[in-house]
Amino acid sequence: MLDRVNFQTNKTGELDLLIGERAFWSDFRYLRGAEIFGEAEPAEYVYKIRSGSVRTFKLLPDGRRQIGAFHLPGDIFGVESGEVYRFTAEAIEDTTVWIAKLRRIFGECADENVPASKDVLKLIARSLQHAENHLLLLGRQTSLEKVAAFLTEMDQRLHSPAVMILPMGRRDIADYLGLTIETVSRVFSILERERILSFEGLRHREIVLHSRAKLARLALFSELKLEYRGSRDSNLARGLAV
Amino acid sequence: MLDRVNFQTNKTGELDLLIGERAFWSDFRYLRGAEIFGEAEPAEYVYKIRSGSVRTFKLLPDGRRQIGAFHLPGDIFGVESGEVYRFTAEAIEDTTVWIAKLRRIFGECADENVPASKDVLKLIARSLQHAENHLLLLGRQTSLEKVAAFLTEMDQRLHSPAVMILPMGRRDIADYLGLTIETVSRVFSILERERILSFEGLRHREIVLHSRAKLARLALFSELKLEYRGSRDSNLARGLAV
DNA sequence: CGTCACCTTGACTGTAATCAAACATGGTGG
DNA sequence: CCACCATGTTTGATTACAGTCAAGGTGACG
Repeated sequence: MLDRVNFQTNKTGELDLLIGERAFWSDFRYLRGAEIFGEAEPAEYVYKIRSGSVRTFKLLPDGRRQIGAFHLPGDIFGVESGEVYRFTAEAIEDTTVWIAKLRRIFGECADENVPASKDVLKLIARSLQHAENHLLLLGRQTSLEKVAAFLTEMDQRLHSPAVMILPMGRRDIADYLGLTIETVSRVFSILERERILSFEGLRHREIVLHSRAKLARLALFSELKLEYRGSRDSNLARGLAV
Repeated sequence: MLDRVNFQTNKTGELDLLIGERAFWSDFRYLRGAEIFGEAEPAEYVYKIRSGSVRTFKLLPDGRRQIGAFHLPGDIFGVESGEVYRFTAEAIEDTTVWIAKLRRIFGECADENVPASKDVLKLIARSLQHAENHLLLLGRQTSLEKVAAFLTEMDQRLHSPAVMILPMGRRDIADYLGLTIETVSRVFSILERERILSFEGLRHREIVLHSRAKLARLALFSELKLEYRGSRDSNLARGLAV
């Protein structure tokens, strides 16, 4: 699956500090679905996405999956403070990354490399903040709130484009939000019926948001109950009207 | 609520580095239920528990609560890389802490303080690991698996005592696991019926674990379904026999 | 044009939530 | 010392949100 394209050096500048020296970044390419690294493998490299997108996740023995984060162009992932990766990373679509060796932060010579550990701290602190917010979402929010939060997050990370193109499928969204694909699909349909979003073209991954304000309100707190039978939008409309 | 006991200096040794200088730690005491710091408040201090226990949590506007972590004697909490606390912290029971000013890690003079930022990194990395594991639990595990995982975690953190005394009530456990108190209580009852644990004395917070191995297996992966009506342990027994 | 992957929708089920009541515990003050 | 009350836990009955099972649609690609 892994398709190595070339080995030219790339000076990213902003990331040189992370590895403590003028870095030689290599260009790698992964095909859709390819594993970039596996959970519990030695954490040798850090990655920065040039194009494409990546999911990082954990698995239970029976295959249940929890996606911890999506990584988009410009994002750095695979930064660990320990010896091993704590997630598996896979390319969601064909993806190109810059890759570089990460010096062990807790190694004997770590003290020499102050700026590096500062950068690592920043990155890890950002991951922590994201994870902590996600705890609240997974533990205490409804399916509608979860999907609304997901759309709001993606909208912001993609810089609120006129048409948001989601790289990931319903399965990935479901595993990110702790739901099933059917529930995700139903919530999308409800949001479409309520004119909060619409689908552009025929692919259902291209989305136009019609009311970011409503969406953000739903993401944070909604009294909304999904209607599975009976009139389809009585409770829904009530919830959305908040 | 806050009850300041004294202001004597305490040299903890292991934590001096964290604040970058020989530290003057103050002793503070909080009564049961007292707020130690609030979410979004400026993060001025770090705390180390001398006795008692603390919960850190986030709230939704309607009061839904997600507890991110429990902190026990010896634990350090309140370490932030940013300007503000990202959780609220409350004393679960009457609690005594050591408190110290945390130098801003990302301040202008941060470079001078290499060991401190290394310590902060360690602490934050540990928090991140805990949070990431908790994502999988909240998003993809059943009520039984959640409670089993909670008991296993507490057992380990309390060093597997003969009788485990839980400082927190069912409400806290529920808000940690993304469940209700009733569901937590029902799962405890099932585990008692299955002779995996029993309650010591009359308080139902003192627990004896009879099979840590079974519990650990349940925590990671169980086919078990709760039986709410009908014969009480048919499916249960099947699940537990794995 | 047929197959495959992905998405949606419908019918029904089940796990955990909600609503409700009983019981235990522990502290307080009479 | 005990009655009383607030708090916390268990248990039962029922509900509901999301899951499961199943079918059908659509687009991509060979």
